[in-house]
Order: sequence, then C-alpha cells, then structure tokens
Amino acid sequence: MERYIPILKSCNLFRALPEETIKKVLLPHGQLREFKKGSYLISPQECLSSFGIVLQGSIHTMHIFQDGNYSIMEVLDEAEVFGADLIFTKSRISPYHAVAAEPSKLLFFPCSILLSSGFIEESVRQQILQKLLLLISNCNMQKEYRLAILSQKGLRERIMTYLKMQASKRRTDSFTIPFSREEMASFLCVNRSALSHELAKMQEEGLLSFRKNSFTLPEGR
Amino acid sequence: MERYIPILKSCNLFRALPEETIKKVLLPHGQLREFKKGSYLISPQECLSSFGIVLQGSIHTMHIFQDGNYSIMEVLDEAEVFGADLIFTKSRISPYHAVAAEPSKLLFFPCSILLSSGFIEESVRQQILQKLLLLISNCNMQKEYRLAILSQKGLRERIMTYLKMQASKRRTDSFTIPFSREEMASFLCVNRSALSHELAKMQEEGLLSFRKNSFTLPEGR
DNA sequence: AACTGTATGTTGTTATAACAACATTATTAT
DNA sequence: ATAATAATGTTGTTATAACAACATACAGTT
Repeated sequence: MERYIPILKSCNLFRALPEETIKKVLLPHGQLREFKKGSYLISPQECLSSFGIVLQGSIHTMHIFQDGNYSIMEVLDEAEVFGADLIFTKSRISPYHAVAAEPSKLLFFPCSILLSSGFIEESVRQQILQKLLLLISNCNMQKEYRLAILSQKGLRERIMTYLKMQASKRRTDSFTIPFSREEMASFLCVNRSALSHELAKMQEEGLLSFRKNSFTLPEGR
Repeated sequence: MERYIPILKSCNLFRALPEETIKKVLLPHGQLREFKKGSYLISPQECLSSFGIVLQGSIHTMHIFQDGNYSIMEVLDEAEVFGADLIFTKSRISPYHAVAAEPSKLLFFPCSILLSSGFIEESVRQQILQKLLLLISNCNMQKEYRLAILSQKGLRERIMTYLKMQASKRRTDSFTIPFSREEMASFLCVNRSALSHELAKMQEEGLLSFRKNSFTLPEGR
C-alpha cells in the first residue's frame, strides 16, 4: 500500500491533505480492488456506493448499445477519481459502463464517509468536499467538451474539434492520444474504417500528420 | 421584486433557506436583469462572474458553429440556475452561448459571495454550497443524458432515446416537449426536414404518435 | 526468423441523412 | 375574414458516412 501514497497525494481530492492525514484518517476506510483488462467496474442501472482512486492502469467509461457497438466516454488515468460525478446524485445509479482498459488497481472509499459526518474527521471531510466541488465541475467541463465534438455533424469536423482540444489541453501541437484507432472511432462515435480513411485524406491535404496514435497539427491557430 | 420570492424559494439552491434569510441576506446582493427574446446572456470565451436564477422566461444554452448552424444544449426554465456549472471551474470561461428563448428575467448574484466568505453569513454560504454540489451533479447527469443521445448514430435511435428519456423523466407516456421542430432538430443535432420525415415514418409504423410538440409513446417498456 | 494474431489502412458498395425546393398547415396581424 | 408570415411536412436529389471485405503492417511468441 505504501507505494501508492504518492499517487494518493497527487490526486485532486486529497492534494491539500498532509500525508499523515491520508494515512491515518483515510487509508483505514480504503479498500484495494484489482481489475483484469476488460473487466467491469460497474454497469448501467447499478448503484455506486463507493468511489475509487485509480492507483494503476486506466479506466474507460462507456456506453454499450444493443447491437454490441460501444462508445468510450471518458478515460481515467492514474490518480484520477472514478465515480465522482455519481456521489451526489439522488439515486447514485450509473448511466454508464466502466471497464478496465488495462490491468488496473483502484482504492475505493465508501460514499458514506463523505455524505455524513462521523466516519472521518469533520475538517478533513469539509476539505475533501471543497475539492470535490472543483472535481465535479471539471467533470462537467469534460462532458461539455465531448458534447462539442459530438454536436459536429461531419466526420472531419469531429476529428479536428477533438485534435484541437487535445493540442490546446497539452499546450503543444504534437501529442499522442490514449486511444487505438478503434477506440478513437468509438470516442468520436464514427466508423473505424471511415475514420482511417478521413485521417489519410486530411494528411494528404496537410491538415495534420500522424503515425499510429501520435498526431501533429500544423503551426498556428 | 417581492413577487419573485416564491420562485427563489422554489429554486434548488435556496430551498432550504427561510424566507427571511433570502430577503435579508441574499437579495441585497442580487441584480435583476431583463433579456429580450434572442439576446445573449453570454458567449464562448467570456468569463462568467455571476450566476443567475431564472425568474421568468426560458434560457437556452447552445453551441453555434462557423456555418451559422447551432445546437441547443440545455433548456433552463423558471427557478433554474444559470451558470452553476461554471462557478467552480478554474477560469470560469463559458464554452457555450446562452440565449433568451423568450423575454426573460434573471436575478444575478456575484460568484464571489459563494467563493469567499465575508459577503454573506457563513452558515448560509455553507448551506448553499451543499446544494450547489447536488445541483452541479445533476447538471452533470443532464449532460450525460445528452451524450447518450448524441452517441446514437441513427436518426431514429436518437429520436427514441430522447423521447424515452422525456417519458421516464415526466413519468408519463404522453408529454409535450419544450421545442419547436427546428429546435428539436438542433437539440438532436440532425437536419430538420429529415427529422420531420423520420417522425412521420415512425408514426406510420406505430412507434409513436405526435401532434406539433406533443408526443405519445405506446404503452409499456 | 517464422508464425500468429491484432491493428490499421484501402477499396468499392450500400444505406442514410443532409440538403434544396416546394406544399401545406398554423399563427399572427390587420 | 383576409392577407401575411412563420412553422411544419413532403418529395426528390446529392453528399456522406457506414459497412463489408480484403490487404498490409505491426507486435508478441516460440
């Protein structure tokens, strides 16, 4: 467990807290859970009664359709929080699937330690709630960005909207994305081979260049 | 101003507070603003330094594209809060437009009264922050629902996803939606005439029935 | 290095939705 | 009521993306 302390400290929820507090106050309530690649953390209609910090690996939240198709909504990497957006909803029922994109370890805490006093020191709880407000707001913004992508009708527009966002987030015109081509297609809600095709055309036209999942946008704007 | 007190009381943010508190503590910080139909409350890249309660009318948040097309994201009716999802983001920069869908009145409060202590009674502030946590989480869920709609590739699937959501939210299979046909199309990010066409076909097939913006889904499931 | 499986790219065909143009029906004002 | 305007519905055509099937490249294993 000790080895994951740095990750917990770098997690947005706990950043403000001294290491001692994390060890003494929080860890006793934490439960370590491991997930094989492809295994489900939660499915739609299930109630989430605890939230988790990603200690290792990567989690994808996604929608899965009747026909077996799926769409990746969000990627959670190390030190990110799983389930934050559900804690304070009425039912805490998940609208999405969550799947381990690789072998992953998460530290789960019961929602109750945040929802009611008595489980952890009240001052600590208040601090975490403060952070949670920022975290959920940020979560909100992520969804907003994805909505901006999916609002675009054209394939090319979706691709460009996504890549420009990435460039602006990373503050560089060259970056790698955390998706295989198929995953990228599912994130953009488009057909994989159509995506490959369009990317090739766009490269032809000098709108971008790429190799596997490394992309470079032309300078400026 | 007095006449709007009931609306403020029914607003999710202030529900817990006694009328006296609303009058004495909050109103002094409020600023009433009126908007003509079609006028903008905020545009992308602008910083929002206050949030508003809708006292009268209706606000649409939307994306507007280069080509003049637009997409309605969310509808805010009386007693709903405008800008809640921005207050606790780093920059408070709006990613969307907000437009008065009809002549509207909002009561605005500076974000600062929530962000730092000293403006309003601390206990009141804490209570509002609590509510805000729920409100923002709810906001999150709204976006999640819209993402579920836009993740659908087919026109028919989008329509059905949307209508089923409405039915489930209103707890009835007959309901009216707050959209004209064109607005509905923009919300679903599809072409208006294609939408009309598909709706007619679906009615043929008995999947639904409608008249203007009143819809009825067949019983069960 | 050869073999296997997976990921990505390519091509042609088909299904679908966008679009344009017009018809019909509501809505509002006079 | 009548005319004028806006909203919605209808039709045919075109553009676009989905899909299927295959080819190539890449990665991991023995």
